[in-house]
Amino acid sequence: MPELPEVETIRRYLDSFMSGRRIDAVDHLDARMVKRSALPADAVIARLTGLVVERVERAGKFLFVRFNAGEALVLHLGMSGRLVVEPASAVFKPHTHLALRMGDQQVRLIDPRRFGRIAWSGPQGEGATKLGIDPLSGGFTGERLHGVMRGRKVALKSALLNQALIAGLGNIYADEALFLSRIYPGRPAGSLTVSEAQALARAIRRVLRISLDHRGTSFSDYVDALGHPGDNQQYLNVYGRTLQPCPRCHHAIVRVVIGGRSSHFCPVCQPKAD
DNA sequence: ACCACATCCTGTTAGC
DNA sequence: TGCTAACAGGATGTGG
Repeated sequence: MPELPEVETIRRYLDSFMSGRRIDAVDHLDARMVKRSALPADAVIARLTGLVVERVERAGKFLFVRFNAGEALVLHLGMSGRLVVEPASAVFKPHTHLALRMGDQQVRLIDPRRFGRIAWSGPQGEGATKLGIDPLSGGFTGERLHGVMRGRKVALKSALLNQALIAGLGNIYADEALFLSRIYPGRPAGSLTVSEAQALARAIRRVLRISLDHRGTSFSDYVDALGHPGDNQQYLNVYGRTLQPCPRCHHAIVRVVIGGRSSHFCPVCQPKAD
């Protein structure tokens, strides 16, 4: 499932491929993927055709294909979305919902579960979602994280997944960061001390940076814009490792459901109370 | 403002 | 072996 490192890996390639190039045609756009958009599907097609891409940006897990005048095509990969560059002559893979023709290539969005999203964002950011701080930005400090969590009764794990608080973490990296900082995921978010928040902020930056260095984590769906899987899955400590030994103490990794999402942790290294 | 819960969706896997 | 049911989860809408 694409989280910040996966989306950023795709962004880097798409930015180099699309910047300064024209969208010659919108060869396909499935209106079912257009959600919370400043323009309806037909108008998105009309507006996109012939535009020259300025650059491709990322905010949290969202991609913005930006044009002049501040307008942008908003893309989100949801759970199972892929964004790939393929020859325009190649047969569509199943569940292809968008095809932007640029020369003899197409930028294609493929998303079996259709949890992803295509939207138009106007000059004032209409159609964009309000997001919290980006954890790879300079402003993401332990003090800032502590301030964001203060007063919250919800489980820390759930708060880490709330994109309005921190933008970019998903289930994998939330579990990994909590493991590295040795914090129990079910703790109320507001119970975080300043020193714990500093350790957690460091761990979040670390897991995201390491994954980015490995071009993301691939379980089943994720591939980069050239169709290659990431390599980071072999570096995960707890996610998807239920009943396997903790890399630090060898106790069995536990899986519980927190806020409706599976959470993996070591009950020895991440105790409920100290 | 905050939080719990349901909803969307289909490929994969577990269970009978 | 073949069918059915459970499961995976990011963002959002609703209702408390």
